[in-house]
Amino acid sequence: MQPNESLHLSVDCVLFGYDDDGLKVLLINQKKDTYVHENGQPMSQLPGDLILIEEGLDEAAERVLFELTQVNGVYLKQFHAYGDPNRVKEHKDRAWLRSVRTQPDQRVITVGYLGLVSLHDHDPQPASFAGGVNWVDVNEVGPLAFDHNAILNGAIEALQTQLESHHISFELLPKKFTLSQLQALYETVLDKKFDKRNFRKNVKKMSHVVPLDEKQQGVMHKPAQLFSFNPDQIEHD
Amino acid sequence: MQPNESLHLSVDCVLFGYDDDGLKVLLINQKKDTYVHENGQPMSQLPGDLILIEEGLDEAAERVLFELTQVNGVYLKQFHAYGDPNRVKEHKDRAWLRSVRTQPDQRVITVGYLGLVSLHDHDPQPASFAGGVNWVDVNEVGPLAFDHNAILNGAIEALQTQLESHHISFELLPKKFTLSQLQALYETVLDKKFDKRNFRKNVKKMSHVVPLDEKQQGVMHKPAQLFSFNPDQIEHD
DNA sequence: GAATAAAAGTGTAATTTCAACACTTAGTGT
DNA sequence: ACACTAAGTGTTGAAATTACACTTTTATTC
Repeated sequence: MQPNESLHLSVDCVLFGYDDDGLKVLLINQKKDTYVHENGQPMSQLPGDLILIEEGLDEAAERVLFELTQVNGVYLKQFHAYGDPNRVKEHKDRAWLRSVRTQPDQRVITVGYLGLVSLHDHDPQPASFAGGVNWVDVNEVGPLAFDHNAILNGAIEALQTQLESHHISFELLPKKFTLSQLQALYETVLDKKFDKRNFRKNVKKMSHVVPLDEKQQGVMHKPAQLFSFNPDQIEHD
Repeated sequence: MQPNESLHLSVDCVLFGYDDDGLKVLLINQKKDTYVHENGQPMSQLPGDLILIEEGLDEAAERVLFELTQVNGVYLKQFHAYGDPNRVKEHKDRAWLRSVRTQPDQRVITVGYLGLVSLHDHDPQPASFAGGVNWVDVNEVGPLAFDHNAILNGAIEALQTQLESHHISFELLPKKFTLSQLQALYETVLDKKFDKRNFRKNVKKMSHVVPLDEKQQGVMHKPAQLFSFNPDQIEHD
């Protein structure tokens, strides 16, 4: 029972991307064929990395995110720390850890970050230095490395709670969006249907959602009014 | 820019205690007279400690809390991680750190825990191995060591948000309580007045608040009905 | 250029929730 | 029995929420 002479701290980013076909999460696969499921499928994981010795937590999360997606300046907030002493000691993860870490037996505590991007506007170009990098529909995520499924679930819960209270929906939408898109986003994230007319009544009350002098173009139906949001009026807390 | 070869991880507990004269937080003073404010007053801090190498985060928080208060089994939840690289590098904290730590220059990341105790029922007996241990009214807390004022503020915010959504009020009240006590608790924590009749209407809707066959005794006025809560019906999430 | 297809956009009535407000009751102490 | 103190209790108007269906605007097809 020594105090922690040497343990490692990492950040793991749960980066959600949204577009018209749903809510995705960014996962990476390792190239190493030592890191596979029993059926030979490559093991996926959340993008994460050890923090540098002089680096703050938020800073580390930004760096990791930038290294993997070239995306800068997105919404990124800590949501939970995961510190089970055995979280990186499962058999399935050992071989890979031994192949990439200088101290594979080291305990690692990780801080989970929730990130949000619109897949409409900036299409993040995942730097694939690691192996494959994929956007996976949140409902189709299989078993992940380490405790990453638990971290992902934590992030989904955090996203659901924060969506309404923290005005973060706009991080997931294009700069100009229609009210139907906004509604679809709410329905996807909260897994719940809304009444169109009532939904729009509520939006009218939100002073940070502003109508533009512009309409949708090239659609085979009545073009929708475009909206934008006024960043000045958003309270992120 | 090396990965974190050796950094330290601690937990800091913001333990709130409640009784009829308000909301208190548990603070410790150091004996060392090297650790004082400029006016000579002893520096106070939140109870916290480095985690042990084989110990989970929740486990560490429980241990620290037990070591300082002999209290077991209270509500204790992680609320935020603090990882500024300079959070333990301020001048005011250096002398003391040098006197108690083998590696005083080591970076320390800390995970903040929110704890709740009723000062009515179990009167925690602070083990004063450190120096003084005091319950301080949350409105009378002066400057604390490190970034502990920020951590305390984070905990107060977390408490306020969670009070209504997470059904945690009961952790702060005696096992048997009156509706006036419950209301006073809400008013203290949320810093906001409630209408007595409306408040009681709301409580009636809470299935986890159950009336007992028992009344207050020895009071100089109409004795209040006592209530208890049914732990089975509480969803902590 | 008339007909069709597809989603956008819009109002009202019924219900529920919320907010404001003041007097009576049950016990203790003198 | 009288005084004191906090407990306990209902009603009304305002506001918010829910449920619900038809018309409009564009692009495409014939």
